[in-house]
Amino acid sequence: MLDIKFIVENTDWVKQSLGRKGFPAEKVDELINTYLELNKFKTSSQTLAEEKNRLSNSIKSASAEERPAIIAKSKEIGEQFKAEQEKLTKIQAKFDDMILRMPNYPSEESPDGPDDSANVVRRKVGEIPHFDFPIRDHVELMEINDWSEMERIAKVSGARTYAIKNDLAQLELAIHMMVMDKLRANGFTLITVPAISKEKPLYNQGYLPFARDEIYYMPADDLYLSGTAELILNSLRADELLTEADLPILYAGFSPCFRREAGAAGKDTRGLVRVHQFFKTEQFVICKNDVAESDKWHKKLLQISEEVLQDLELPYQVLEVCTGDMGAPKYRQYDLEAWVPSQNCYRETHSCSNITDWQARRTNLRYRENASGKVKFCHTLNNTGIATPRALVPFMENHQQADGTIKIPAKLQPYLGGKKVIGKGAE
RNA sequence: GGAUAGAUGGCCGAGUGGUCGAAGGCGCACGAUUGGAAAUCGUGUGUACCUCUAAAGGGUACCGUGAGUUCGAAUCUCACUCUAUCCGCCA
Repeated sequence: MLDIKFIVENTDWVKQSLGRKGFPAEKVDELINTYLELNKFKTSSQTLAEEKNRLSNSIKSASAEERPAIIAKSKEIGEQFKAEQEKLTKIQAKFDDMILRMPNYPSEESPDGPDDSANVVRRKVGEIPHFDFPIRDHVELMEINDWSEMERIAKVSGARTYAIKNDLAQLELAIHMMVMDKLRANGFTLITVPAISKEKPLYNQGYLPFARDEIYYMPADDLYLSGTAELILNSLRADELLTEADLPILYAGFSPCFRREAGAAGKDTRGLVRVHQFFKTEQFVICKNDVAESDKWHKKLLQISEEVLQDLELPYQVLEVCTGDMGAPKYRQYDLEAWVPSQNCYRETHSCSNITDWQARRTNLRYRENASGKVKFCHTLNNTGIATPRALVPFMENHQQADGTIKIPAKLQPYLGGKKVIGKGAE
């Protein structure tokens, strides 16, 4: 959410900034007009409330003869007030809806562009492997190693689900353990959270009102299935007034994640790339309201996830996401993409975002600043720690050998009982 | 699922129709005291919004959420949410 007073005072700048995300300038004018109208009604209804309060307060000191007249007058004002209040509620709802749909301002440093074609590769790390044998894709590798039950689970749970077993199942959990250890070493609080959410946190996060189609909803209980632990962690401290000493708050959240993938029909239907339910270890930061500070954490989160890919010995590229491809909440976004040999391209494994105070305003997540004593909105940031099974795709494919076995990187071996290779040929 | 109790400021906690934005305490800030600190004493200390302004000021709302009764609600009524405890069920 944006600060309406800032919009009123810096309208031209706001139009220009949001325009970089493709947000129409007319909607900014519309918002301001609604705000001015809203204030008119606030003023008029407050004047009535003031009059009503004054009359009510005068009753106890009024004489018995005076009372009936005052009560009658007060009732009359009360009716007017009620009518005014109803109009106010309507305009307030309209204004709330409009401002909830305003995207965050993008960073000056984010590249401009209409869609993902304008994203910029900032760097490539690691050598793309060259195989001297015909490579297998991850589905074939799972089949020859007896690592999955893809066809059977589709009968049980439907399309875009997965069941993996044996060493690959252990590998999935081992990778999460490795990432959690890294995050704890960086000062993060390990926290496992539900995948069930009420509706308000979805607005707080900025998922609603934008993408209702993407979310599983359980009408019997009026609850949603969370697409990421970010949703839960962002609202965990909602409505609290923190002290500056509480910050930064660093969470390493682990949870199952659920996505309907409504807009991805026909995309990535094979294997483990895009499934309805997966596990994610999420990095989430709450810090002070200072772009220099949140930018520092943004870089830190990026560095941690780069280290994760390096520890997994996967070649990757760092993508700076352009203004048009960024989600509404984001100020600045980097994606990490790992090399997938069978597709001969990089595929996204991590998404690292600085949300500045946009989420915190919706969430009412605040702290009192030491020096000024003022209450300020926090900044929030999030990044993938690791998400599986998707990360297993580049992992299996990059580390495959001619016999179909998979090499285990040194950093991961302690989490797999010291195994250096997994797969049928290794047993 | 059934029963009971509860939800008040940064925190704890008093408050059953007007004098309550709300006692008291803790915490925090400033001052006194001290060589310095602790202790003690004094003063101050909610949030959001509207209006006005150079500043001050004036006003409205907020005691879990939403509705209702009343001239007037933290206080009365109803619904809901959440928390605690007991019973039942269960990984």
